[in-house]
Amino acid sequence: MLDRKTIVENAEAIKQNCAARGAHVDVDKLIELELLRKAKLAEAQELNRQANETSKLIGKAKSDAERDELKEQGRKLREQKDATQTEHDQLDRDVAALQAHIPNLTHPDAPIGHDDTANTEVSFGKTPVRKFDFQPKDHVELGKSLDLIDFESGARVAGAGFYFLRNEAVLLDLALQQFAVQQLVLRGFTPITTPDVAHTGILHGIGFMPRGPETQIYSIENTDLNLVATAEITLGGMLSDQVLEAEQLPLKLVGISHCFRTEAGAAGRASKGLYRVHQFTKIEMFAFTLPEQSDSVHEELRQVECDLFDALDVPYRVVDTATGDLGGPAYRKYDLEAWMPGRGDAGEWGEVTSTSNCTDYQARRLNIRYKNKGEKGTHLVHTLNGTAYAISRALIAVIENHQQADGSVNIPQVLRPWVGKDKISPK
RNA sequence: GGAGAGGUGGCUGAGUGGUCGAAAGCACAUCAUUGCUAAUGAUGCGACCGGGUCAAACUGGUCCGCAGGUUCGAAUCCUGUCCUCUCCGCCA
Repeated sequence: MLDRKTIVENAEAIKQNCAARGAHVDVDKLIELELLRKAKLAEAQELNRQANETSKLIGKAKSDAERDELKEQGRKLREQKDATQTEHDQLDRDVAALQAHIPNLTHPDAPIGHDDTANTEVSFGKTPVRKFDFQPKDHVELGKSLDLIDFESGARVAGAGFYFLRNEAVLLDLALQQFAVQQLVLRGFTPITTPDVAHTGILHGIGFMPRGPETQIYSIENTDLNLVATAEITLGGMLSDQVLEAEQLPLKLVGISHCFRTEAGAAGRASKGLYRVHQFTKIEMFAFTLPEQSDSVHEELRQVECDLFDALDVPYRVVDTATGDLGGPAYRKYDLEAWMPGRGDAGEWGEVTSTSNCTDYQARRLNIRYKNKGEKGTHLVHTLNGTAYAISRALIAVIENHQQADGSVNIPQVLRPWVGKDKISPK
C-alpha cells in the first residue's frame, strides 16, 4: 500500500507508474475522494469538540432546567457528528479500495514493458546449458520410469495438481531443504518454521487477495484462516504491529514454507508435471531492513539464489522483471530461470526463484516499524523476500539437467550426503 | 472440550459514570549535587491522525485487547469476540 499523502502529492508520477505497470486505477478519483474525506474528518472533529465541550458543561450545570437544555444540545451535536462520521467512513472505505489497487513505486532501473517479454537478462549461472547427445526426457517421464513421482495417486487422493513423491525424490526433497537452510544459516539467516495458515488480514498486508473469485488462496471454511501460499505471508506477518530497534536491522530470516495455491485461471497454460502444482515446499528468505539497506540486501538475496543453483550445477539465467510483470508490492524483482531440457520442444527456461524488494509497501499495511535509539518517532521498515529453493521446480531442474543416456539421474555433489548415493538408477 | 481469573502507558500497577490520557513506582532523558564504578534532588517523558510554524511554540481529535451497545458524557455499565493464565478432560 502506498501512503495517501504521497499519492495526493505526487499524482502525476503515480499515474505514470500505474500506466507502466498496467494497473488500471482511477488516481484522480482517489485524490478527489481523499480530499473530500479529509474535509469531512475536520468537520466531524469540530462537531465532536463542541459535543465534548457541552458534556463538560452538563457536569457543572447549576439547575435541572439548564442541564436538560444542555443535554438536548449535546444530543443534537452527537447526532450531527455521527452523521458526518458515517459519511467520512464511507469515503474512507472508498479511498481504501482504490488505494489497495495502486502498485508500489518502481525502481528506476527496472525495465519498462507490458509483460515478461520485456524482462531483461542480467546474467547467467556458472553451469553452461548442456548439449545432450541423446533425446532428453522430461521430469514426468523420468519421474515415472525411476519411480520418483506419482501423479495418478495424487489426482485420486486430492485431485489434479497434487502428487506423491517417492524414493530418491523424497530424499532429494529433504536434501534440498537441508542444504538451503544450512547455507543460509552460515550466511547469518535465522531459520524459522511458521504456521501454514494465516488470518485474512495478514494475507492482505502482504498483498494477497484471498476470498475473491480469482483468488490463489485456499481458505478454511467457517474460519478466518487461509492456507498460506508462501511463508512470505507468515514471516512478514510475524512482525506485524511491531517496532524494531534500528540496530537490529537488517533482520534476515529463512523460513520453511509449505505452499498451497489454487492456481485458479492457470488451466491450459504450459504447465506439465511438477511445474505448476497446488502444494509444494519452499525454502524462503525474508528480510526486514532499514530503507537505505534494501537495495543492497536485494542484491544479496539474488546472489544467494545464484549460489544455490550454481551449487546444483544447474544452468540458469537471471532476469530483471519488467514493470508490467511486477506484482503489486514489488519495487524491483529478479527471477532466476533454470534451463529445463524437457520443457517445450527443445528445452526452455522456467522460473525457479524470484526475489523482490517491496520497500515499505508491505510494511505500511502490516505496520512494521523501526526506531532509532534516542530518537522520537518511528519509521517503516523495508521488506524483501526471495526463494532459496521451491522444491518442486528445483526438482525438475535437477532431474532433467542431470539425466544420463541410460535413463539414470546423477545427484548433485552437494546433496549426496543427504541422499546417500551418487545417482538414481532405474529399479 | 469443561470451569475459573485476567487483559490499563516501555515495565509493574492504581483507577466502577464527568474534574482521567489516566495515580504511584520502575525504566529512560536533561540538569544540579555529592566524587568513585553509584547515590540524592529537580524537571521532563505515550502513540496515532489533523490544524499551525521555515522549524518550534501552540492547538483539535482519537486511543485503557478488539468490535458493538447504553448515556449529554464510558477505562469504568451491557453484549459479542480475541488473547493470556490456572485447574480438569482429551490427545500427536
